[in-house]
Amino acid sequence: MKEPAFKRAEPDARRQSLIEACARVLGRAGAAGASVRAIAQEAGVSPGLVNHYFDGVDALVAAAYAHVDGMVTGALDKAVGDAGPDARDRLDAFVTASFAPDIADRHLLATWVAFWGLVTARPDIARQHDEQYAGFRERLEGLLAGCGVPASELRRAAIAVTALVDGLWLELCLSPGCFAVEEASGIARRFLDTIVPPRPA
Amino acid sequence: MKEPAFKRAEPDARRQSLIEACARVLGRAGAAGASVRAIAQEAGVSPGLVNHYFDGVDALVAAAYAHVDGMVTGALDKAVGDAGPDARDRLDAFVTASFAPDIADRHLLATWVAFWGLVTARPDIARQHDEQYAGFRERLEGLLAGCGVPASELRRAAIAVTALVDGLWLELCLSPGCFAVEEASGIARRFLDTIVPPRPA
DNA sequence: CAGCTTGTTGGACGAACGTACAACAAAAGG
DNA sequence: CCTTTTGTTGTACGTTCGTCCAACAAGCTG
Repeated sequence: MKEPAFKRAEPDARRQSLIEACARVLGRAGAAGASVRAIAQEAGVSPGLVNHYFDGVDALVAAAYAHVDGMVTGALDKAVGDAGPDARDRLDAFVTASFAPDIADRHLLATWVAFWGLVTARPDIARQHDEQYAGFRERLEGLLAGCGVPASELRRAAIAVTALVDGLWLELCLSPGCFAVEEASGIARRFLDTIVPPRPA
Repeated sequence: MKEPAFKRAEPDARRQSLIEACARVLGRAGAAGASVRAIAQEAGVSPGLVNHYFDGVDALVAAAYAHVDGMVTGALDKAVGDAGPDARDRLDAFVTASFAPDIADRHLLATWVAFWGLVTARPDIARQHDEQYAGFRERLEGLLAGCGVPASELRRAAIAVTALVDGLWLELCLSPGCFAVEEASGIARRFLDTIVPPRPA
């Protein structure tokens, strides 16, 4: 008749639930409100568990960033997969999906910003950023290569497109009323036209 | 014979010194280390003064953001002024100056990130961002118009260039080793070539 | 059912935080 | 030189933070 006071969970599942709770708190209250206690309460567990699974809040924020980055990557890959076989269509789908409402979202940005705030002071987190940023460009380089961008320009093109998409995405999150999602997509597509050779008739 | 225990200052001067101290602390320790006490110590005053001049740390961070934004704007304007009379030269100077080592600096980014972290949760700060972002685009629109960009495309062009510059600037701060300042300038200039009509021979 | 493992709890602890305020002293005015 | 003004100090207060750990209990094993 007695309800169990708590339920045990697979370590990975519990870790995951803490990561998601952290992302939610960051989205709601920002980095200032992301305390051990607030995150634990959001996850419905006791405060002690956070330190049991992570070495402090910073590590949890880093994990949340990796998780959100993985989610975004998954969404972009799905968009590319749904776009069909044409290389340019796939490239367009990749950049357009970056501005979808659930990606260019202020609450998601909060996790990014909290993570960026750690890059300045923590070398290990700076390295993590380098890696995930490189991963994003690498993915983009593949799509650009499929569109016929010559290998010698691939690196520069990927840096440029990433910067434009990131910049549009950032302002879309920070000032949602300034310009529309469609404008962002249009700007990005037009930029791609100047980089990618025209498709054969 | 007795040294004065402290010196009075003009309210504006004191405010300014607190703002600069705040920016330094943010650059050194990030948003997490920007406490009232740390900022006061950095400015060489007692903790009570911070609350005497600002309504909490958030307001001080917002003021620091406005101050840094003003400094950047000043540096860009100076670069434009030094560029000579040719409109395209002035535009190039504007974007190139955005990547100068003292502008694309990790310590400056820290102030930006701290400010962005407040945008999510505080509507008044979101409004401040809207205004300063609009100011930046307006400045850019003027330069683009001088280069012959038609008025109908001015808005879109300014959003696009701002996004590209911001994106390059952001990654230059976060991952300084990934690409060089000259690459960023080159990418931006090449992008401008696709937006600005070619200059008359 | 008993015993063991270990995920989980919840509170204690010291440190650091933001805030408020009475006292102080520097500078200005008479 | 005395008075007034007010920028500045320093501290005290209550709160919240991160950390730690002994005790507890859920779920597996035998």
